[in-house]
Order: sequence, then structure tokens, then C-alpha cells
Amino acid sequence: MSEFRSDFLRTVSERGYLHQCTDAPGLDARLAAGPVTAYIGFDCTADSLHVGSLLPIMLLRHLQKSGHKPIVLMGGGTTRIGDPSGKDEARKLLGDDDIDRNMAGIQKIFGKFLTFGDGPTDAVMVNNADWLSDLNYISFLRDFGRHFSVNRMLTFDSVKLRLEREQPLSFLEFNYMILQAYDFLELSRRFRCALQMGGSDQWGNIVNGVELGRRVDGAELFGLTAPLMTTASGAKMGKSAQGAVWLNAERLSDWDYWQFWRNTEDADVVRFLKLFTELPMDEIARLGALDGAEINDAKKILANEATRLARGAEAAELAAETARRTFEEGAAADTLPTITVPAAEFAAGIPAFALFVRAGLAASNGEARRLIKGGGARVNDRPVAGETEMLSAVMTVDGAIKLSAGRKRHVLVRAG
RNA sequence: GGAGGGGUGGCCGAGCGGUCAAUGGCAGCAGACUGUAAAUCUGCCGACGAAUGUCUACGUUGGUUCAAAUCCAACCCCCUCCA
Repeated sequence: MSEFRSDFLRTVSERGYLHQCTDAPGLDARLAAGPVTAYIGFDCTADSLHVGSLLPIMLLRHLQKSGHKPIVLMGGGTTRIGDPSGKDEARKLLGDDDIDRNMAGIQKIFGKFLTFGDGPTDAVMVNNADWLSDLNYISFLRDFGRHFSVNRMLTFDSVKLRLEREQPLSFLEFNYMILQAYDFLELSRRFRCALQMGGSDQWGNIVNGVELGRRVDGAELFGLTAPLMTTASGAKMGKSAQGAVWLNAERLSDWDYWQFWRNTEDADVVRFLKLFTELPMDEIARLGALDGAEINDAKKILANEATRLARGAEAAELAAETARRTFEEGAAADTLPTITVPAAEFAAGIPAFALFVRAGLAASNGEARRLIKGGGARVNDRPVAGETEMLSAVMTVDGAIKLSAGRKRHVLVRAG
């Protein structure tokens, strides 16, 4: 299936991470010859990454596991510019405080996937603000600007698509690819970093870096991209009922994270097992052969494995057990997400619509009312009679009442 | 600086004086069917309210009018062409 000699490229290609590579045979030879240092950059546009970033993170993990050195580049500097790739509009500019806060949040997730330290294949984390912030404009233009052809830059998708769709593209954003190219050069000089990876939307940015390294330093650099992740039915990956699927536990509970994976479409199961778990390929092949409803077993394994990586074994087991009790036994597992309301208030009773809002099962009173009118709201598995039905401590079963919105979203309410 | 086009709900995109909380599509939520799947069908889809209803919204600010997303003025922003 694969003629690659290096463990890394063989793994990455058979598991479906490989989209484009600037020079696959050359990179393969380099990887086979000894440890290579590679990096991926991450923007600091939110205080957590979401599952859309999981693919590049897994790339770094596989890289490290096959004996190479990963660099996590935090875009503390480039986030101040804003990457136009794949976007129709410039994002609103973030302040330095926001960026710092976001960076701190994002850093936490990498510890789960990579081993950091000072060893030869230990991961390191760097921030491009360290070299971008103090650049001198004139000398930067003289030293590096002359290597970039505007004619060529206009042909890259990130720019071309904007122009074709007659969407605005500011000079600020236009510079993003130059700075990212410079990042690669800088990392090449500082760490002998020879490979930049990223999502397929980063191809243009990556190629620019490879070329800059060759022109300025005569360095042989490589680029590799992973496919854009969509679900089999075409939706962008990373959305759930509540919004983005965040990797940080503070932004999304272990339970919801596990559920996200459990609800994978049939057609995606094998692909996701390859990309987001580390199960051996023959095991994945076995799971992929399951028929009909049996494929649910494969989804559970996917959920367990994916959750274990991002949240730890304990979180995965707890979520799996909660799901088993909730969906297979139909019981109100006491480990479901729980909210508490003051005992006195709970005893007096709370209108159903209000309680659903407080439980986070509806975004507004109006939405809660609609949910109830539509018959999707239940208390202890019985449909809520009316929007204003009073729910109170009297209905408690085993110390809690269970609210459900639809068949999948459940929250326990306790007196607190 | 000049000429023209444009800024509408999460997104795309109609509307161009009242019947507009604003057609349609996508996304989202729920129901049916199932396997916590997909596809399909049905309902919902600004906020508040038990409700007749009230409020906030069509770039911004003013104005005309009984009445404005729709007309006028100024301003801001974007696109195209010209200088």
C-alpha cells in the first residue's frame, strides 16, 4: 500500500493524513536517515482549540512517536495579523491581552498529546511573537520582501479566492503568508526545523516558507498537508449541538466530548478511527467490517479512544459507563451532567421552561417553550405537559430529576 | 479625487412606502422512522410574555410621511473602473 521507507510517512499515509507533500520521496529519505524536526503553527484566536485542530495535533504526535522532534508554534505574532486562508472576511483584530490569554488556554492541550522536554525528540513550544514583534520594516522588506513575487502571491488560493469573490483583502492580511514563510525560515535557523505541516488550507503558506528557505539560506525544507476534515455528509467537522467541539475540558465536558465521537456517522467511523485513535490498522479493519447496528460498537471504541487521548482514561471510562446506563439501561445515571438549584427554590417549584434554560438545554425562554410545545422536552422520561408546568423537588428520583431535550441531551437537577 | 455598484436575521440571498419579525435556500433544534447512524418526511427556528400583545432589528445618524428595510441628506465601510 505504501512504498515509504520512513515509519512516519508510512504511518501517516496509511492512516489517511496525507494530502499533499512538496517532495515526498525527498522527505521520506530524510526521515529514514534520522530524526527530523518539524513544526505546525496554531493561531491564538480562541482560548481552546477544537476538534478541527485535532488532525494536526495527531500529526505531531505520530511524528514524535516515530522518533522525530515536534515543534508547536504558537502564533502569538501572526494572530495579530489574521490568516486570510479559507475566510471571506478579515477576523476582527485581537488585542495582545486576548492573544496571551488564548495562548495560555491552548498550551494546556498539547501536554496531553506530546511529551515536552529537553531531549532530542522532546517537543518544544515556541511563540513567533518572539521574532516577529521586533522586526524592522525596512530591513525586513530588503532582506526578505524581495524574494516574494506579488504575481505569484496573487495565485495562491487564500488570495485568489478573495479576489475572485470580490471580497475585501487588506494589505495587512496579504502579509500573513510572508510572515508565516518567515516563521519557517526562523525555525529552520534556530532548530534546524526542516518540515512544516498543516491543514490543506495552509498549502500556500507552507510552500512560501519552503521557497523562502531555499532562496535565502539554500536550505532544503519540506511541506506536508493533511486533508480538510469534513464529515461524510459534507458538513464541516467540529460542530455539535451546543456549538464547537472544544478540546479543553473547561469549554466542553468530558461527557459531551465522548458523545461527539459516539455520534459519528457510519460512513466516517473507519476514517476517524484511523485519524483520531491509535488502534492498529488490522483492528480498525475488523471494526470497519461490522455490519448494521453492530457498527455502534465501533463508535463506542472510537469515542473511548478519542476521549482517552484528549481527556484521559478515567474520563473516557466514566463517560462510557454513563452512556451505557443512560442509553442502554434507560436509567438516570447519576454521572450525567448536573446542575443544582437552591433547595428552597427547588421545593417551591420552578416553571419547566425556566428550568430547561437553567440546565443549558435551551438558549432562551422562547427556545425552551418551543421545545416543550414540540414535545421534545421530558422530565424523568415523561413529556413535559406544558411550558409552565411546575417542576419541583417532589419529582425527585434518587435525589435528582432528569431533564431531557430530545433523546440525546440529558441533565440532572439537584437541590443544592 | 471622479463614475458606477453595494452594505438585510448564524451564513447565502429576496424585498425597494403600509398586508414585513421581513420570501427562499443552507445551517440549527425537535418529532416520526432507526441503530444515540445516514437518507427521508413533519414541525419549529429574534427577545420577553399565560395571552390579545410588547420590545429590539434591515451599515450609522438625522429627516420626509399617518406609516420607511423600502424615499431624502450626511457620514462610515466594501467592490469595480478611471485619475
